[in-house]
Amino acid sequence: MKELTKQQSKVLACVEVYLNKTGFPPTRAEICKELGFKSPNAAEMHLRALEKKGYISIQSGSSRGISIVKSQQSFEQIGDQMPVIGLVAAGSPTLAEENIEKRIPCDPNMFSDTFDYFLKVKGLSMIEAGIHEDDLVAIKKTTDVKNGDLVVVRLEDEVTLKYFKKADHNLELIPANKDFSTIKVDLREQEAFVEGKSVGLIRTH
Amino acid sequence: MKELTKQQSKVLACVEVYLNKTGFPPTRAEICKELGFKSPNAAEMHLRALEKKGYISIQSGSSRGISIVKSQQSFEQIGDQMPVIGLVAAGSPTLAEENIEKRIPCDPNMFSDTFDYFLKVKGLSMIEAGIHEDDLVAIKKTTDVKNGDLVVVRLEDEVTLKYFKKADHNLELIPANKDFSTIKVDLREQEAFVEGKSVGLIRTH
DNA sequence: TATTATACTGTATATTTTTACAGTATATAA
DNA sequence: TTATATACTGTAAAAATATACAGTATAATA
Repeated sequence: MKELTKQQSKVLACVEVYLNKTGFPPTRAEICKELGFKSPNAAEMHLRALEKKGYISIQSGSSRGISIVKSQQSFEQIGDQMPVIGLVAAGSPTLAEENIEKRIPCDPNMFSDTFDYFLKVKGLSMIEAGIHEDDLVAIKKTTDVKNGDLVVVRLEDEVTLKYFKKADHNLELIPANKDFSTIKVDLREQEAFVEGKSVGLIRTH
Repeated sequence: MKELTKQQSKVLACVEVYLNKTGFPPTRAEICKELGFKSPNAAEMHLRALEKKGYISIQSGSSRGISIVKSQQSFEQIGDQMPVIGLVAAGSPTLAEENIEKRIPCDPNMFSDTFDYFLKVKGLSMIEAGIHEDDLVAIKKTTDVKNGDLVVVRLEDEVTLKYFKKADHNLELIPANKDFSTIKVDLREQEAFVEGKSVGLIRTH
């Protein structure tokens, strides 16, 4: 994503603030009024630059036809865009920007429980549970899990998706593939962090 | 807060859906297009009623100057609640109300292609493709399919989901389970209707 | 030094859009 | 039966708005 100039950032912020305040984007004239421009073409020129750099899209010929594509402050976007976590870089939080490979427009309430992100499945360890490589598993961030849940656990700074079983200090992370072994963790000697549990999955055909 | 009529609810939902999709509210003409009105004054009349009842506010004289004051949350929204088709009654259209067992809040754009409804998988005929019983397969209504697509076909008034293969007048509907047989149809003697193709699936855990 | 990019002002035209007025039809309430 | 509310169609005018063209000034880059 290309860098914005100082004025372009101001224009983008103006659009975002106006949209949050009113529920609809500003016109060129309104941007002028907010930023002290005397000419609507000043606004038009900046908007075109923002469009070119991928921060907004413009529905040509439509009044107020400005959509925020990339906000410069947070990931707050119009409608729910759930992050898809691919490879998790060592030492980084799961939802760090660098781990998000894309976003998918969908409703966090589409499964029986709400969820926070998708985790992209790598490998075949869960295939006998009908979870294939590249499936996107919907994860709800929680540590409140029980035996039998499909959970996301961070172990030695690696993130893994397995069935959860815990008795006293013994944690077992159980795959669903007879060719894989259960991971056994003695919590007296090793740390493991439950980051969330699965509430569903999606797969593109 | 006053009760809305059925049409007023539809108009409000239309505004909300449009706003979520595009980032800006619709014009009167766009509301007409979505809801099948022929006159912009129909939209205007409903918007004024919604304003009067406190659901929206209108910035007079501004294009798209509609702000949502009170969202209707439990109301069915256009485009956001995808129907789940369970058993299809003989002789009825797939999307007949009687075949819809529930609706799921989700974005029709969450897969690589948009889709129209979910079809609930019955049986194990596709399990080797990772499609399990009770999975919800996202179906795009189309007859434009090619060999290898996973399609919904109506055959002798039964709806089935299989891989598609056609050569001349020979249609093969191929399962993904070695315990099931390919269905072969001679289109000179028997009718089969392609209703749609799969673009993805979801599964609740 | 020349060229390009950025950041405007100014103006104008075409199109979009709002909104008002007039009408019909149906349903509901008094 | 009458009045009111709801739900439109149809039309039109005024205002809003996008966007293109022409120009100037300054900064950055080659």
